[in-house]
Amino acid sequence: MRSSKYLLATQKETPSDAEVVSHQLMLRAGMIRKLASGLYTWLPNGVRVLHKVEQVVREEMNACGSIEIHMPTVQPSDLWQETGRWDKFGPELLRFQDRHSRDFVLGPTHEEVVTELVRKEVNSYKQLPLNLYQIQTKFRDEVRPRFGVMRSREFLMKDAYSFHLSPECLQKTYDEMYAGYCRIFERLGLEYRPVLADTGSIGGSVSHEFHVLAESGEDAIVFSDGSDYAANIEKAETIAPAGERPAPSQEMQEVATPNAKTIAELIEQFELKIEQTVKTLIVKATEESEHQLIALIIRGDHELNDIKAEKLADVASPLEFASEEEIRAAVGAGPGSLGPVNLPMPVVVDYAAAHCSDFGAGANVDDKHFFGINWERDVALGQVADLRNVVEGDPSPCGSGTLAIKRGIEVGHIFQLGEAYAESMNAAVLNEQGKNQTLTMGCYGVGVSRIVAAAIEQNNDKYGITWPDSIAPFKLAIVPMNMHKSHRVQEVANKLYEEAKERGIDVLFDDRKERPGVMFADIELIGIPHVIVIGDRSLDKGVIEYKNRRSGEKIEVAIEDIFNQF
RNA sequence: CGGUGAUUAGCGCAGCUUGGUAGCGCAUCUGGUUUGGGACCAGAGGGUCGGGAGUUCGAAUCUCUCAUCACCGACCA
Repeated sequence: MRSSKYLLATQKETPSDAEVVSHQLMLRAGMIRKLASGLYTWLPNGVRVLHKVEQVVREEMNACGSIEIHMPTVQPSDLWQETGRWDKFGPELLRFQDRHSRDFVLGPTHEEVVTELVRKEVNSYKQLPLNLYQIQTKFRDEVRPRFGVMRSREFLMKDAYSFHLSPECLQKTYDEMYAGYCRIFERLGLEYRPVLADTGSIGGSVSHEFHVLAESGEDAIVFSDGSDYAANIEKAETIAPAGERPAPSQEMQEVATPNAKTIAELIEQFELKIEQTVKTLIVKATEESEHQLIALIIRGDHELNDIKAEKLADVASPLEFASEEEIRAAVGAGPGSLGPVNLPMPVVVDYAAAHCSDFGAGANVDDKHFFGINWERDVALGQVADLRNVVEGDPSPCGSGTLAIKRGIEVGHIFQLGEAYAESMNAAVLNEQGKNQTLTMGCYGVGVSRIVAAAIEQNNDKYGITWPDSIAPFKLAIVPMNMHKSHRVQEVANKLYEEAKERGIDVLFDDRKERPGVMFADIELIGIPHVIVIGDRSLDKGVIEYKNRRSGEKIEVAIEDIFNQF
């Protein structure tokens, strides 16, 4: 490609609304432009990278025995009614009507459509297992799109779905896909980790996420230093503290605390360690429950894990906090003065909070706290459960090592779905005994457009992007110095450009009539990994210059040796 | 959905307090000079100041309203 015939679209200035480095560089390097909130046009530099990521994913999916198909983005609502997700999915699901007033959705995922396909096309156990994938645009009406294509509303995703008659068969495919995912991220040159994950609204039992490690990641992931254990913080379990709860040493007393509405204010004003306080969070109960509200109690220095909380039998899912009015109506005090003692509702206590003695908490009377509270003596303990996020230094739930926390960008997610979708959609085949048997499913996603952003988060420097060869928009740049003045430079540059094309190398020939500084800056910004510089200065010595973008290494080589350099 | 802030040339911004026919930098175009790290000189084009309504002799500027965008929070395969 000649840059004079190309849309380079680079920018010198960083747009003010781009926060993370990948977003800034994608705009500056002429990869994307925003059309509207969460919607991006991919420019030539971006499309080239996107296609390369796509191609790696496609090759590895094919190697896993998955077969490519292509399903519509627009999906009829009745399929979503069948699985119940028409009601369960929130406003994230974009719904609209066609000219006949029939309901449709813009597909955020394709379980319904693929199951509809398979229930019609597959009738016999002899056709199984079957693994289908597509690389396709998805739409999710995100509440808050941000960070460019990292969390956009429209995005490109590879999604695969496998169909089986037994959990063992599903497990086998799941393991193959797991290995295939590892190969994908290795080939893409990313530093990544597979971690145990929650299955979320997709449902199912076993699930792993693949995370690219980056400071800007939106997920917290947890590692053990004593084993391979790694999990999303949503999923990572805490274990009950070892040993007996310390015996009470204080009497419970009521204390006036007019200026302490938060734990932070409480420990600042009184002689109290944060580990000796508890927070009381009031959430709504399920409609079936005999109570309207439930109290969740965690230690003052801990954070509630929403996912763990909403898995409790009586807690409404999605988790919903009670409003201040509801709390006042039930307790008679505001949210700043709540505690387990004399609380007129069921209480679920986190393991760590249940292990506290002589602790402080609200008295359920405005501006009053109790100090020196002890479970069983002063208040019944009730149900004890895992309610909190793990923190750095917690013992690993696998039994060996302690936990560390890092940030990650979720770029892949695999699930064992089981029979849920197949059952609600009546997807079954005849088994060897000639009996109808419901299918067991797995599903496997890769965020293709998100990978592009994630790769930049891991591969950049002060000059721009430092692509790994596997996904760079161009592998090679030819940068001539003052070509329009020097016939010799022009001749060599053209010859090398033609040779690169013959060799099948993705090459960008910067034939613009620009000053050298401009060309160098653009080539570095868009991150082309290998650069040939041709100028009279080196031609006088019978050589040309090779530069490596990532290492910064510069060497002079004979013209005929140049293609051996990379 | 709540809080905060923004919207003036392609991009980044000033002007608004104190109303008087709209400016800077970058980018673009033309001519010239220059050419190994985002050059210089001269000139040019480009704006119904987010939309609507109001106050006023007169509104980018004051008031109301709507829209869009961003950040924080809530939310989220």
